[in-house]
Formats: sequence, C-alpha cells, structure tokens
Amino acid sequence: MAEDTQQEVLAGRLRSAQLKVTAPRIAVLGVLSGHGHLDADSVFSAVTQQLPKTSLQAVYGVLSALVTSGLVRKIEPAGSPALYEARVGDNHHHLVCLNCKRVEDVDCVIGESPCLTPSNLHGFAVQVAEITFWGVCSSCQAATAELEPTS
Amino acid sequence: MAEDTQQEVLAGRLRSAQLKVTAPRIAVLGVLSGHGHLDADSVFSAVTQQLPKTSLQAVYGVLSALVTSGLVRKIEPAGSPALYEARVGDNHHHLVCLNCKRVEDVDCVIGESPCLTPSNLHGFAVQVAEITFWGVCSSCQAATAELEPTS
DNA sequence: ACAGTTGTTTTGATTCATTCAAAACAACTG
DNA sequence: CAGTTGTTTTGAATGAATCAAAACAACTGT
Repeated sequence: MAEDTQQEVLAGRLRSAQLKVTAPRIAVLGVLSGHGHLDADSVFSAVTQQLPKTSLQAVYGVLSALVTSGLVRKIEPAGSPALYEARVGDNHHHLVCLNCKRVEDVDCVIGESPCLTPSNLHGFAVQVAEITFWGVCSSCQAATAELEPTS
Repeated sequence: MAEDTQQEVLAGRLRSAQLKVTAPRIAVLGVLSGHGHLDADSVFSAVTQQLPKTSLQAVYGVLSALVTSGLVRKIEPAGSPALYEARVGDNHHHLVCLNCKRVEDVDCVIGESPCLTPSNLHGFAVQVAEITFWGVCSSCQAATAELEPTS
C-alpha cells in the first residue's frame, strides 16, 4: 500500500545518509516532510500518534541526528523554540510574523549574491548567509485591523 | 570630571527616551557603549563592579526597557544567549563564528536593497530584514590550522 | 524642599526548551 | 544468528529568561 512505499522512500533517505533505519526516525522524517516548520514538541505530538511509546528525548535525538547528517534543517528565530524543516539543500530564507511567530519560506532573494557579500569580513571565513524577514502575517494584519477600525 | 560628563550624556539619552534616570540604567548603558555584544550575564558582571548591589533581574529589566525604547538592540543568534548592543538605528548586520560564537558587526551589505526584497511575501507586511553571516573567525581558523598542519 | 504618584528594583520562585547520563534495547555486519 | 555499534528509554539536571509581590526611588507639582 501507499504507506509502505512512502516508508521505503524515507528509509532510503536515511540509508543514503549512513543512518540506521529505525521507526522513530522514519516517523519524524515523515512528519517533517508533510508539515512546514515544527518545533520539537509538535514533532513529538505528531510522532506519538503513530508511535505512542516514543519519548521526547528520542525525538530530540532523532532531530539532532537528522540535522547533523543534513536531512533536516534547524532554524532558531528569536523568540521561538527551534523549528525543523525537511526542505533542505537550497539555502532558502524565512519570513517570521512578529506577532504570532508563524514562519513561511522565501524561495530566494532578488539578486541573491549581494546578500552573500558582506562589506567587511573581519577576517571571517564566511560559509552561509541567513536572512530572516520580520513582519506581520496576513491573519495578524486582519486581526489588528478589526480592533482598530479607523485610526 | 570626565566620568560625570559621561554619566550626564547617558542620562540625557535616557531622558530623551522618556525613561527615568536610575543608577542601574546608566551603568548598563555605559557598559554597552564601551563593549560590543554582551549577554545579560556579562552585562550583570560588568555592572556589579561599579554598582555591587544590582540584581540580575534588574539588569534584565533595564535591558528590556532599553530595547523597548530603542536605545539598545537585542540580537539572538542561534546557539547563544541573547546579546545586547548600544549601536542602534542603522540596521547593520552580524557575522557570527560557528565555533566560538564571537560576533562582529557588518556595516552594510553591497547593494543593500536586494536583501530587503523577498521574492514572495506570502501576504506579510515586512518590516525588517535581518542578515546573519555564519563563518569561522580568524582566531578559530588559526587554532584549527595548528591542529591540522597539512591536510 | 516635600509629599504624592508612577515606575523601578529587589527578592524569591518558576517556567520552558534543551541537554546529560546510564541502562536497556534494536539495527546492521559477517 | 551472534556480535558490535549505535539508538532509545528513563530519569534527572541545566541555563536563560520570566513572573509576581513588596520595598523602594525618581520625577511632578506645589
């Protein structure tokens, strides 16, 4: 059935990253492939629905292994717990809502290379440029407009 | 003496931000004007040298008041506690060492505006773009080179 | 100069996300 | 299928930051 093939795809990804294939790892990878940006606790909740005896620490362990091997990316926006996403390898950026902390992907920035070129490197060997756009998401704009109809 | 005029300058900055002038606030502002990027605990250590009975919570309270009023900027690089800096109003960016977490300022990015223009806003009202450059600082490069002379 | 009001600082406790460590256990190798 | 290696569980601990109430200090107007 479809679930099995999906599990095999995920297992293959784990194997090619030289990771042992375990049920918690498949579950975590599956959850992250479905949803966008989840914190450890949300991943834990989702995982325990299919694998009830998984511990939170196992989730932390799995996430850390997946991040280290490059299968999952960890982002840490100010004011939120760490978030994990399965979209990887394209160094995309993020839009974060100042109000509700919702996160959206930003495919890339116009021009691209300017953002990777600081004017003064202070002797640093720069490896990546991480851009976070802070703003107000559409739902929060709507909610604010409702509270202040004419100001 | 010079110290008094410096204190008056800091007091003036507090007044023009509509903040009451208190000894802990002047001390915190003074510490941040001298050094670069400090976490709450380092600010606390520096402040208690001139004002021994200041509490850590007071430092947190002062920092939060200064940040809210725009006199101090708070940055939260992944993997470090929050850092505070007195340089404010110019939306400069940061270079962070992947190894030792040292932070340096980046005056601005070549081109500047491209980095403020995401390709898809997802309905967000974007207010600021924050750029963090991750790399290895010169001291850590030197330390690594010493451990692996020819590889 | 001083009393009142407002806002700040202290004191003490608590929260949350995350990490550590040891023992029990399961996946891959040959 | 047994052995090795690495993972997961269990239980506890950490660090950074926040909350709340009481004591206190800065500014206002008189």
